[in-house]
Amino acid sequence: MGRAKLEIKPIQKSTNRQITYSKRKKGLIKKAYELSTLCDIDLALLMFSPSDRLCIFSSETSAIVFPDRSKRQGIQNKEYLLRTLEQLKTENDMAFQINEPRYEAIHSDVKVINFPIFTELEKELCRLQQQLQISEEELRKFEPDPVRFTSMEEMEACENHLLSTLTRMVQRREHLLSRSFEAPSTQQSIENIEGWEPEAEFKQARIIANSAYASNQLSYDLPLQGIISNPTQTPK
Amino acid sequence: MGRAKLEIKPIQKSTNRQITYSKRKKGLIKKAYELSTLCDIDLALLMFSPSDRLCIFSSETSAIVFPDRSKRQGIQNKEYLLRTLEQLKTENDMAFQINEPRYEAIHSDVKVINFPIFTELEKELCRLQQQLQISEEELRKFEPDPVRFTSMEEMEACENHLLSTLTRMVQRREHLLSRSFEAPSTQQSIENIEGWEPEAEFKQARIIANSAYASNQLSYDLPLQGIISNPTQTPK
DNA sequence: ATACCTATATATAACGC
DNA sequence: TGCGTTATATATAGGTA
Repeated sequence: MGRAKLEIKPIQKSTNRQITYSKRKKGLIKKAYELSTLCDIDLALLMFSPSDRLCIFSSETSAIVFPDRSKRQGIQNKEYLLRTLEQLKTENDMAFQINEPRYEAIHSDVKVINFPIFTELEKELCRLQQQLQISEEELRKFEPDPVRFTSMEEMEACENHLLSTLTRMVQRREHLLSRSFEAPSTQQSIENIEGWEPEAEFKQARIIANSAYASNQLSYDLPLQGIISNPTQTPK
Repeated sequence: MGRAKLEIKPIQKSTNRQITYSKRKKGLIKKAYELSTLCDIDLALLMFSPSDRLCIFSSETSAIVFPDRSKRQGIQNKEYLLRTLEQLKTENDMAFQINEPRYEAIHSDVKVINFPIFTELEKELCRLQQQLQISEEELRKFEPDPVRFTSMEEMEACENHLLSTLTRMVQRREHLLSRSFEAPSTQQSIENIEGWEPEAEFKQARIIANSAYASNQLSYDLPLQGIISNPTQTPK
């Protein structure tokens, strides 16, 4: 479709190939979207651009595994893949026996398995794990698990920590009390007491954490050169 | 395209839906084939038919889907996935330290694409979030966030909490010191000292506190359901 | 379901910016 | 890369077999 009929074979000129990719990718995703909507089905479309950028469309969900073209020669890898596949097969067979026999295609069609790119979810998982660890460590400073204690110094440090916090608390309260006496309202909320600065930084952190969930896109591109790198950057 | 323009929304009549699926599937696969050929790229297309049959097109070796709709939830690969993620994380960190985070350097042979909505990961995320909140709440008992404070009573409770913990700590240490003098070994590990009883009472208190928080959890809930739902998909 | 038909809706190749 | 334009090629809705 176009001014001229195009033969279906690899386009030699790389610029043309890139242009065709962009245009047809768009069309293909649109069609995929339409089909999945019209027929209310799960559908996933994955491709690597000529510049090896991954593009995903998914109507729903799920994890998908896909082979990496440039890396299919490694024997070591093949063995790994086969092992993984075997594992998956087993797991799938279990599901197969329990449920209805609909997933034969999974067995017969699949030959290579592939590996994950870090999605937002994964990043968030890591972030949470780290934060949890930090938080628990912090907690341990106050209330150490006796079993984990290894030295008297640690114990003393903990005591000091508790003591200094306690001191700070008392000072804080006294500060508040003196303010309260100046302003007569007994039911006055603490936030409104003068000289009491809400720690904005804390709130900010929470907002950032939550915004990580906001993304829920129909389709998206991911750069392959690194999980760490910015997804919106252009490939070289 | 056809005699009449069709609105892109789920087709109600199941026979029509099935017919449309067949026709459009064919077209979609053709387009997928053309794109992958013209641009010489790896591409995979996966879908479940209205009758839940899996259909795969792949320009290369193939791909795998872990189904996610309610009917297909037999596969138990959480462990596998988490392990894999851990592995990838490690490798990625290494690659990052050594050199630029090029994808090839990260994992030897495989790419895994992991859809953001993957159920098991999501559950894990949810669990972590809860745990983090619990932990932070616990932490606040020792060192409260001023903004959240609403009453003087809470402050006093916090002080008492700190004080009692401190007292317990000091007693504990003195207990240990006296034991140490009786037993001459200076390098003796604390865990092995006789008469060292983990204070069950205290742990119990913590559990109670946490469960109380957990039942209050709803108001603090993070918008996790945003991850699950697809905004373009009409709810059934 | 599958094949063919036909009128119409869409996709897109080649071009310019 | 991205965005229009336009002439043409394809896809497909709604039929029928």
